Amino acid sequence: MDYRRTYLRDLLASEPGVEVSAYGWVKTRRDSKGIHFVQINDGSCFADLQVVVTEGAIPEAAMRQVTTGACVRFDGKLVASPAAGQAVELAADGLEVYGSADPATYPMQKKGASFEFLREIAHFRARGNTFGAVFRVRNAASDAVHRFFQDRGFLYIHTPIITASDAEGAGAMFAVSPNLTVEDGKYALKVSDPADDFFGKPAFLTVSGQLEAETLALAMTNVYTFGPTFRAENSNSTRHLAEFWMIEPEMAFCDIVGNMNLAEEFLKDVIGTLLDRCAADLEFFNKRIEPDLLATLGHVVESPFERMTYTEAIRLLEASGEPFEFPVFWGADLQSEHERWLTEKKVGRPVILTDYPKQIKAFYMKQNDDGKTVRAMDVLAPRIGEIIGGSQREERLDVLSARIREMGMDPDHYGWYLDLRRFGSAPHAGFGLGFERLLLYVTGMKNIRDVIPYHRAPGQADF
RNA sequence: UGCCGCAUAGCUCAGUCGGUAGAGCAGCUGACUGUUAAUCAGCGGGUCGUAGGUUCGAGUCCUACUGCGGCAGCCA
Repeated sequence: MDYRRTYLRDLLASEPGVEVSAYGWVKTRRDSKGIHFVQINDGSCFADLQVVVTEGAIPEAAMRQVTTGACVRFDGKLVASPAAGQAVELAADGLEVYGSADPATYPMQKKGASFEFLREIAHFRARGNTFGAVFRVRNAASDAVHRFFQDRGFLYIHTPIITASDAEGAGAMFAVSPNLTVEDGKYALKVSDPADDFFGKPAFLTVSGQLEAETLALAMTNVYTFGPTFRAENSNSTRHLAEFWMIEPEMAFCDIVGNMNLAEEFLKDVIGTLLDRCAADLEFFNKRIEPDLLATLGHVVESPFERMTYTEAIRLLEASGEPFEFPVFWGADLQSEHERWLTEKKVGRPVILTDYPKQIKAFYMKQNDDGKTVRAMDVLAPRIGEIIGGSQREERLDVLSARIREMGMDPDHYGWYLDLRRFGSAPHAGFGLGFERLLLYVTGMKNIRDVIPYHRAPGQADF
């Protein structure tokens, strides 16, 4: 057997008349007197191939093993289909059953199942319509991300997954070192001599590659990461994972406006690519998952994103007359209900908010001259809230050092990061984008656990 | 982590006022010459999440626990 065989996607696009072999897993079968219809799928496309077996073409004893879930190969001739529903079908005269599947106990059924149930049988759910489509879109989106950056001269870099950098403030971290103790949220080695520890210092799984990406940007101009990221918060929502994939571009000679431009261009490019490349899958999502999906995505690609400052957003929220549960005032972090009102009710498409109060943002963001705000930018999207968080970085050594001390952090822990501002500093900017949140947006799926093959969340590390 | 909700057949659910467990789908058997969520007829399928409690009697009421889900917080 050679991996270079033909995919069902290619068979379905072929002209009738050729002898072919079709490999796949049985989705469903229907029987009439003297004729069997079998639908098989190999994951290469949304559509199934209809295999037609007329009486006598294949021994009935063998056909008995052709049940939902079985893995098979049918040989025969590709013919024009006389019935509606498909252009071509396979008139089969040969069958190989690689793996049968007892219909009485195989958990996937011909009929739809709840996403909650499918999460319990995640090892099979990719064989169904919805998750096949999700994972094809996930693949195409990954490819689109790389193409977008590569086409623009960005270098793909790999930042460490194990890191000792623990104070970026992005979130709680998973400890890697076996010799750690925790006191008041601070980690310390419990061995008396650090040399007895593998790393000689507390080490964790990364919550962001940004700080390291900055060092590469200040050498190679435009770079990006696309890799796994870990957050240990006890967070239980439809928008959070303990292990997710994050995309982090970082650009030298770029300010917050350039950063916003890139973020908008990026989202439009990736979504546009998916509309083109995954049309059948997105049509399915539009039909079964999120009714206005295609219209919304088309609108996003064609219209400029709304841009406003945090201060303007606060004014709009204050003037909205909405009975918000959480109070709106300058200096407050925006709550989900506020983001939702802005993106869904006020604007109706993605919104980029900038210039947040420095108190609610990270230490590395560039301070504005007003002394109160920083050049942060968040892209908020209808349905899912924050999809991108980024900023222009503080490139001035004195300002950054002062800010680190002001926030009670130890400048000694940021030696190499401050060195960047000490030697050859440059204006630079970047952002982080949660890949699964992007997938939620483009597929219309509601739970982030359903856009990754095997999700990790508090209490959930199955498979 | 907090609040709310749910847990009954393989799946999705109903189960009235506390009185011996139901449906649809799936599966199985059969019928039908082209189906495509096929259709039609029949059959099998249950420790009602776990442990206590109230009661003559608990799927149903009470308590705890476990699991799952939604929302919120946290965040990308």
